[in-house]
Amino acid sequence: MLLSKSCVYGLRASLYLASKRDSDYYSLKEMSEELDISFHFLTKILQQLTADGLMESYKGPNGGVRLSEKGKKSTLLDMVIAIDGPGLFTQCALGLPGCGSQEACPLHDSWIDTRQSIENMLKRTTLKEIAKEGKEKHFRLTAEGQFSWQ
Amino acid sequence: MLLSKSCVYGLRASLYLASKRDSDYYSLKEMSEELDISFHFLTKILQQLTADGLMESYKGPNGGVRLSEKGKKSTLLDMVIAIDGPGLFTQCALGLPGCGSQEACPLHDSWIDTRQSIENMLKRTTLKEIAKEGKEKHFRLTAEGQFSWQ
DNA sequence: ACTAATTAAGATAAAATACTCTTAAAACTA
DNA sequence: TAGTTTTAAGAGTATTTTATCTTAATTAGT
Repeated sequence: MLLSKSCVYGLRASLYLASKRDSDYYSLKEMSEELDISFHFLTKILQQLTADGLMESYKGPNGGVRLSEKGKKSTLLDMVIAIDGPGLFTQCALGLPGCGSQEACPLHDSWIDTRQSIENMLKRTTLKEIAKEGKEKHFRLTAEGQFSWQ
Repeated sequence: MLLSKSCVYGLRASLYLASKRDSDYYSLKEMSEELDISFHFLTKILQQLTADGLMESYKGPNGGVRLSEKGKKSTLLDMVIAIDGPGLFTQCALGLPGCGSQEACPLHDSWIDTRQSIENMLKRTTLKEIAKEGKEKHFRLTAEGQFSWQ
C-alpha cells in the first residue's frame, strides 16, 4: 500500500476539517463516526498532527480539534509526511541506502520521476481547495455514505 | 513504503538471476550472501515465485533456482504482483472500496494517473534488459558492493 | 466545589509483516 | 544403500502496525 492506514485516516480527517468552518473545534467522537474510523485510533493520529502543529485541540465540553494556521495552508503532502514520514519521497525503490546518481540502483532514474509525480499529486492543491471541490463534485470520504460535505 | 521488504528482496533476486545464464540453476545460499538477504527468508520468497511459475527450482547438489520461460519474459511488475499482490495498481489511494469514476474520492483522478506511472515504471522493460543495462552502467543491487554483474 | 464532556497519555491486545529454526523430501555421489 | 547437498514446508519468534482499553488532565456548566 502506498500510504499506511494511519495516514489515510489522517488525510480523511484533514479533509473533513478543511470542509468545515475554520474557527470551530470539531469533536473527535462525531468525526470518527462520520468518517467510520475507530475513535481511539483517530485520536492517536490527530494527537500526532496536533503535536506537529498542523492541528489545534481544545479540551472539555464543546472541545475538539481544528486546523491550525499552518494546517490551513498545508496540503495532503504535509499531512502524509507528518504521519508516515518523508521516506516515500526520499528513499530508493529497492531500499538501498545512499542510492543516488553516483551509485544508482537499476530503478533509480525512473523512480525519481515517479516519486516526484506522487509528491506532485499530494501537493497540487491545498486541503481547503480539495474540500471545496469535494462539495461541488460530491466526492467520497467514506466507504458508505455517512459523510457529506454539506 | 511503496513495496514490501519481501517484494524488494524478490526483485533483487529476480534481477540477479536475469543477469546470469538462463539454463543454469543458482544456489540460494550463494545468492543470499551476494545479495545480503537472509537465506531462509529469501528461500520463502522464491518459493512463492516458483509456485507462481515465474521461477523453477531443482533440489540436491548443484541444485538451485532459475527463471522459468514465463519468468524470462516477465517484468518487475509481474514479480511485484506475485509477491505484494495487485492492490497497489487497483486500489483507491484513500482505501475506499469501489472508488471509481462514479463514486470517486478526492484523489481519484490524479491517483489513476500516478499509479499508472508506477505501473509503467515497473513494466517498461524486461528483467533481462534491466540486467543488461545493469552490466553496462554498473548499477547496484546491494547496499555494500558484494554483488557484481560480471 | 461538583459533575460531565472532552482530549492526552499510557498500557495492552491483535494482526500483519519480517525473520529464524527445524524437519522433510528430493537428487546427487560413491 | 548410505551419506551429503540442496530446496520445500511448517512451526516458531520478533517487530511493526493497527486497534482497544483505562486513567489522567483540562474545561464548561451548574
